[in-house]
Amino acid sequence: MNDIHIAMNAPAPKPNEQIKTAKILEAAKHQFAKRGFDAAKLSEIAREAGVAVGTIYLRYAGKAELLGAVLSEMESGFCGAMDDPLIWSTPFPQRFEIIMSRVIEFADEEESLGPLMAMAPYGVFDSGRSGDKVRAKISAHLQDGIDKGQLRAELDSKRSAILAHGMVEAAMIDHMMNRSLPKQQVIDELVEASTRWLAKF
Amino acid sequence: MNDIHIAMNAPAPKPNEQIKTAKILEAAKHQFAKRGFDAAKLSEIAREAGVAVGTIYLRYAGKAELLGAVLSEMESGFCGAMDDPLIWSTPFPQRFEIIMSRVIEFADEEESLGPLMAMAPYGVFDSGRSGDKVRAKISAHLQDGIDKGQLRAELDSKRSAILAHGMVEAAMIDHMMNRSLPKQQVIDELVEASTRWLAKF
Amino acid sequence: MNDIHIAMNAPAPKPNEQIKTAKILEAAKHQFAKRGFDAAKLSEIAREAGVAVGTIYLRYAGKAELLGAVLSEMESGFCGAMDDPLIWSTPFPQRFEIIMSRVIEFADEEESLGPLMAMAPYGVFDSGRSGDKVRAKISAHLQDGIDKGQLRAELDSKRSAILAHGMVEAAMIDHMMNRSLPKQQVIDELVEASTRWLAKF
Amino acid sequence: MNDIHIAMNAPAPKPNEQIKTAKILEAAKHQFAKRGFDAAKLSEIAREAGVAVGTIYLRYAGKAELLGAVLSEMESGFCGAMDDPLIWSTPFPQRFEIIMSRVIEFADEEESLGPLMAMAPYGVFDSGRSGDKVRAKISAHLQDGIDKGQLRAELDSKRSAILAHGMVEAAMIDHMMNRSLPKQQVIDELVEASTRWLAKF
DNA sequence: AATGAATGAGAGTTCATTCAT
DNA sequence: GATGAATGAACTCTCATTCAT
Repeated sequence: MNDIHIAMNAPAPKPNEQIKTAKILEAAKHQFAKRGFDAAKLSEIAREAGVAVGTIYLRYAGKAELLGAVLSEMESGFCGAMDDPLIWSTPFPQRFEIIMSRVIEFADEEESLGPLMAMAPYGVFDSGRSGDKVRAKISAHLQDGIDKGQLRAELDSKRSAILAHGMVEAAMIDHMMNRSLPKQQVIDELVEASTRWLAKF
Repeated sequence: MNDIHIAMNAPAPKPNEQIKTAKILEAAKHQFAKRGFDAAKLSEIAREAGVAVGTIYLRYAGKAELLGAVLSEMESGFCGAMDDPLIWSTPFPQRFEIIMSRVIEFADEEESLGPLMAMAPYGVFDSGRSGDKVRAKISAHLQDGIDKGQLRAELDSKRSAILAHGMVEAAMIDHMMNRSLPKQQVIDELVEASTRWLAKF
Repeated sequence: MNDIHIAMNAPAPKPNEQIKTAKILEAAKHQFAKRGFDAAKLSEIAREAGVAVGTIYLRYAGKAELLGAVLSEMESGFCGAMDDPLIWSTPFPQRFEIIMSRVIEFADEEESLGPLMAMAPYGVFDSGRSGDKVRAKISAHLQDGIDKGQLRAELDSKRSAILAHGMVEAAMIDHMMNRSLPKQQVIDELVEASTRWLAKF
Repeated sequence: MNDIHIAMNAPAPKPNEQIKTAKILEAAKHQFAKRGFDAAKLSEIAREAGVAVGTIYLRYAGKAELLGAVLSEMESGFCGAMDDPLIWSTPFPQRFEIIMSRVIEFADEEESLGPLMAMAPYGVFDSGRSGDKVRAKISAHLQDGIDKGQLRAELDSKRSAILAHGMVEAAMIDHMMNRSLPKQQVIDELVEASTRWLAKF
């Protein structure tokens, strides 16, 4: 009875198929991050996801495509977080504060993020380096700040996004691997650097 | 006799052993950069170096140690370039100009650099992430600037080196992979960002 | 009701079940001939037949049994063609002419025949090499000719059937794969060889 | 001492490398014949040959190439046997007697022959169906007989070789699988059929 | 010191077969 | 009866590492 009640109120009982897909992606993310692309074993990913190896192949053409799906999902999650209306409505340089907080927050929750981001740019994929979506999102925010007169007019938003992405990524990786500084200090550092570099005065 | 005669006339008769080591490192650098750590084959490295596979094992304990040697050599080369007295005697922010020029120059000559730098931080080694030597060198320059009152006194040279390293690396990778901007503009970008962020006023 | 009505008007209302069986056999013949036993995939056969993989298993215990059914059906078809009363009533050596025409005709219509015949003798089945039914039919015709005094009395019809089968099969395979000679010439060759070898004078 | 003596008189002490190659070919022939191409396992071939799997790959690019080598060697052996000057100097139809004896002899020694010959025509190879060399050799003998006026002038040696090859192969396969007739009788059958079909009068 | 043939563990991938729906 | 997602055993092939020469 209770079960039925819950089931009826539940958002829409995920079909078994989607649950498995999610579990596979989760396990893949974990293993790729833990071992690296080559050292990660499909058999281990399958075991961790609670499915058979063959089941992975029903969804992805191979190991590389699986990594692609993982990276894509991760980027989407991150870019989604950057689309919060709250962020867009906050003026620079305060917006830096929010963005950097979210970034470090994300890094804290997703301990897999760093290794995966670093894994992305080379090799496996021909079509578009991973991180492109993230850089595009950063670029959009910067352009918004330029247009609104909150960031320096002479900036090239696309180029600055590349550098900023590198700077933030370095901070994330250091944070995830060393935890040498309290979260807030890392954020402060990034905000101050960004503000001095990018903001008007 | 004949051999000796030739040897005596030669400029500085590198023992055959050292020549082979150099060739192995060169080939390893090329292959690791081209294929990535796992996809690089020792047999191919040996072929390119003109030695037998077994010869590599006379010098390095295995594949991982070979990569370690490659990275170490590359870092040493880069750090050496940062030790030019000319650099140390130039005041900030002009020193940024020289450093960034050298960096981009290095990236141009060593097309293997980017992939290798990205390869370094994770996995293979327990003992110290690669890039540490580079970051230490950057940190030393920053501290020098701080001490001389040319950079902002409140900066933490070690932390700033991390962020700066990430920013510069991003620029290098983009430059090596896309060449979307003339070399000088890339340098200018980096100099301007560094100056605004780090220099006094 | 509606279904029944339609069914009653249909020419000879093959139950849906039999139609599917026929489609499966057809698809299996095609795929086995095209790819060979091992390379043929049940999933592809199912797709081509327009059924689900599981449906095949409702009719055949497995892949091997499916091949058995295909071969058996093919042999039956061929043997049936050899039972035309017209053939039995024609005296040798004219009967060779008709038989060889039918054989080559069959090879033309059933391009799958050759590969399948060659696939049959080894491996898959313990129970009786494929081709046995065909050889038995040839043997019966030869014995008929011997009994009627049209073929050499000292022949062993069973043994001769083996050799004749090999000879004809070679001609069929060559015809199907090379088409190096017009159909009629292939027939003439076979007729002449058979006549000289088997017929009286 | 003795060893040295033997070694010096020996035809040329097969290098270890060639011995292994021979063992691999032998094992491959056995396994391919026993199981068929697909069911034969490289691991089993390696085990039987007393080498590691990787060793096979030092010599052949893959399973298909290994089969190719086996078939090629087998054909060469057979064709070599057909080049005995004794055969060429014997007139037809006595030459049929010798040839058929050799063929059946070969089949007796090489129990792998039949399955392999049947395996050859389809699939694996694009370049020339296996058996072509054998058919070419038969054709050459037939042409020799025609030229010398011992076989019927109107014969097409190439076409007749195809049919004869099929006939003989059928006899071989039957012999190898059933042993239903003494060797000599099989030979006699083949000789008689060939003679009546191909010889003058 | 140098060689490179040999090794064999281990990976990705495939696909016949099953069974809950 | 029909389905097709799921299974997982078993394959071929690779390549770091070794060691007799």
